Amino acid sequence: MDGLLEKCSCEKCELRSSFFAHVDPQGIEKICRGKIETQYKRGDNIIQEGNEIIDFIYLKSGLVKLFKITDDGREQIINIAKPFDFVSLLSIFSDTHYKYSVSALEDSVICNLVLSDMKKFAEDNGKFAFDMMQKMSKITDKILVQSLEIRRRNLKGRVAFILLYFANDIYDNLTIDLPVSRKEIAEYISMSTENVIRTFSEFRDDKIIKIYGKNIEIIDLPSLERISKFG
Amino acid sequence: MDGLLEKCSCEKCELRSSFFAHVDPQGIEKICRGKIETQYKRGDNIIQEGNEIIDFIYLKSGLVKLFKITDDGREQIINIAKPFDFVSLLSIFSDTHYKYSVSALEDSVICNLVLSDMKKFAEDNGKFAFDMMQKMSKITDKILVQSLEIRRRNLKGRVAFILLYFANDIYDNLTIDLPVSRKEIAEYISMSTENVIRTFSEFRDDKIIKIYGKNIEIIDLPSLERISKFG
DNA sequence: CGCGGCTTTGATGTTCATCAAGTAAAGTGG
DNA sequence: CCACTTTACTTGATGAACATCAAAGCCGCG
Repeated sequence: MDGLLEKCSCEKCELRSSFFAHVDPQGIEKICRGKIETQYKRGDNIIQEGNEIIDFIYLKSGLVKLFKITDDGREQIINIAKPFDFVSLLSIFSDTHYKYSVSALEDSVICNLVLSDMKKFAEDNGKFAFDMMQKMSKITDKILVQSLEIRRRNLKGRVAFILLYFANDIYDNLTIDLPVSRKEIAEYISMSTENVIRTFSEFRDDKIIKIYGKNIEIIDLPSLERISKFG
Repeated sequence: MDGLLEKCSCEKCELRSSFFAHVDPQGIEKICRGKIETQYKRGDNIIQEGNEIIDFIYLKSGLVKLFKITDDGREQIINIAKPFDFVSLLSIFSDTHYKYSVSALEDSVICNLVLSDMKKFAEDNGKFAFDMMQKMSKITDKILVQSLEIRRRNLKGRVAFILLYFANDIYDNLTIDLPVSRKEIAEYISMSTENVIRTFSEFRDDKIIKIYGKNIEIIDLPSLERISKFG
């Protein structure tokens, strides 16, 4: 479950140039010292919905999914996050408890910073707070827009949309090694597993994609984009 | 379209105690001087998707809707905002152009502040930036959760959900004077207008609500809540 | 008073979830 | 490493949910 704890080398951390651009070296040093890096294996739970928010967490490597458990006990996937898409940002400053869960889709490394330190830094340093706000705004905005996009599409449009999402946003490649099961895709786009599979098969028969298990190759991008746009 | 411009009395503005809690009187005074209040009539357009973001805008009185125009030319309603739910907050600090439109559902008063002033204040004053971030986070979080909630429900569940939203969040009353048409409700919950109306009629026949045109009275709250939860 | 948009209901066909049944793949314990 | 169990995947059949088309009444507004 919880992997080895160890200190990481913050010197080459990507956050330095973006997030901490306006924090002085001593500040970064202080945050860095309080930091814990944790290793997670594929499938491990990282954040549990309802738990208290005590750390400021970000993904250093790997891939994770954010999801909620609905009243009838099913999972609803909110987003898939790559490294440095801050996973604990959604409600971190406006809530005391997590409103969603996070688990690892691939082996992942999580960096835990001390939340109260971050809060203090934000309050003492407007530029830092502003940078953080911008980053936060960008991420939540992206997630919201995606949710709206999914909502207004029909089955085929949703499947096409999510394939393009993996190809463009997650892997930047027309060949995708799906990090999720068909069931999880269904949970992402709010459709039934069977119909996701059926749509995959249909796209395959129409020569839009090639399917080799979890590996999917987009061979007719224009068609897929048209379906995503207009169903 | 654009109403009378006039200076407002900032002394009793609600923002003073929440948003500007950590801005000194001189700062507030400065922001206040650069401010323009605008009157809008029901139906007026306030923000146009694609326009440049030049002001920091908030709703002082009235009711507005946030919406997007989809590729096939239809409206998709994102949220309905009450006074002091900041309408221009979604992408204001992470984008240069609006990604959605805003129009008035009731006669409304909008307060335009100078965006660059606000940015400067945020950068110079961490506590203010932090307060802003918190408020922003709360609002976008609420909108996102609502979108996810809508997405996972079926027709009846969505209609029940949106009625409860009006009753609880917008009017705080079991009797609602709908500020929107049936068509707009359909655009909000991503369903067809006819089926929204049909569901209204069904709820009426099942003695869950009473309908007098745009006035709706919830007479069986537990049933409506149950439908919202489990369809 | 007449026009256009909003509301309502019915009829029809499409889209979608669910059930069922079988195959493939992946994990588990001996 | 193999038998066993479980989970993931796939297709078909069926009925329920939903969009769309059509028609009529209503309402507000010029």
